[in-house]
Amino acid sequence: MAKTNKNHDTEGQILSAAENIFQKKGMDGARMQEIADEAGINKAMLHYYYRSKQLLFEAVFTNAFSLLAPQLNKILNDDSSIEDKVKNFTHNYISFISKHPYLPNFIIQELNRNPKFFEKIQRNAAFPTLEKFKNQVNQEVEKGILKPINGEQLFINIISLNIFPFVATPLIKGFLKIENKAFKKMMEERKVSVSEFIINSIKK
Amino acid sequence: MAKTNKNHDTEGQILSAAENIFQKKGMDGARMQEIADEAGINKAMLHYYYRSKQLLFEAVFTNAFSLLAPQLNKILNDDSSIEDKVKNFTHNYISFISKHPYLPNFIIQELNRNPKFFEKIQRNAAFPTLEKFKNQVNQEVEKGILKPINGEQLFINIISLNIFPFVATPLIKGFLKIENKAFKKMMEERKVSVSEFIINSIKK
DNA sequence: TTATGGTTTAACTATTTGGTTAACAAAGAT
DNA sequence: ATCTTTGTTAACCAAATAGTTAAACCATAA
Repeated sequence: MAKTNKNHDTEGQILSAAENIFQKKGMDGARMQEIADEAGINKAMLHYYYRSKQLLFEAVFTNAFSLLAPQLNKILNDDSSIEDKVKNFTHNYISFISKHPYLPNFIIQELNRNPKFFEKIQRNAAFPTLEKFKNQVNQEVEKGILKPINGEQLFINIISLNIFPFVATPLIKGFLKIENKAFKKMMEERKVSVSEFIINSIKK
Repeated sequence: MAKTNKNHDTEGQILSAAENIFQKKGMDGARMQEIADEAGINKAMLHYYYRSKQLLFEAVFTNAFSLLAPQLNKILNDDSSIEDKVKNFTHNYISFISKHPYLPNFIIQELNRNPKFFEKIQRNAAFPTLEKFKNQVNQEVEKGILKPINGEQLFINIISLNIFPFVATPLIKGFLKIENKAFKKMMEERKVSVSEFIINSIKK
């Protein structure tokens, strides 16, 4: 029995508006009324479909995380060499985030506010694991392809170089005294320069 | 005329309590009453000394920024080689942040919430500039000490590698499945491994 | 001693905000 | 047609919260 009655995907419109507002303002800064206005829908409907601010927020959060996890999973668990993984991830990730610039900061901020959220997400099927990546790094080090390096530290370095500029955008714009256009150009350059920077460092 | 009357540094106690609360919860998440409780001081005093939540927040924010700016200035404007700068900055910065773990996230978060804050801070005397650093990178590239690299991108890489793990601590703990103790150990290792990682990449 | 002026407190206010409710609308089932 | 279920709305409520106020407090100077 399909969800009929009137209802032009009200539930979806609410979620979409909630994504906009929550990702820009966070749980504490967001207002239910503002989300309702953004959706052009009566505020009571937010509670009708999602019960509470907390639950609506969690829907947005797990949704956001589900967008990012596959990106990571791909680099961590396919069969290409570390070098190719670094190249692909750097290129793909920066492309992806350029389209969703609020995403990384949103996730990091809300995870800081309530670290217990991680448990809820971890039950997600697509949750990334590091085992394969670590083993692969060790193997390539043994084979003499890579200089000796700890897989976990390399992982931290890769995500730091790729994610940080999008988390700290206003800070970087301020230090470099650049505006949006120049910033985007620099991020475009980073699709290549970051992987070069990493490969230069680890390849024997 | 010294500030006499009773007043056991009430103003300072308020600021200190406000730092704790604002840095953990942000402007939106913090409550004036909670700051008053943390300081053990009547809430009206917060307004007596700082007028409004906004102004108290700004006092905390500029204070926090003034702690970080000199660290950056040092690396950017002393006369040592790029290699030494990277080594010193990495070591000193990670040591410093380990003692103030909420600081980077606080600044980044609030700068995202209100990018205009940067203007207020920029008038600060100790505000870091990149000119000298960029020139120095160019010179060392010309001399053949460093591989060709853009100074601004190198700067982004350095601060990304150093700051990101402290901004995204819960995320990294989650991915690596580690707790506080192991995390601290990894950050301790990074005092050396990050500068090695960078030097390996850029040195000819 | 007492007048002065900065400091402190408890009680209060106005507004914001998450959440509820009761009445109403509309679509499908009977 | 009308009954039932689901969706929608405006008005409302209670709690939270930034900010105010008037009275009390207390150290100092005259």
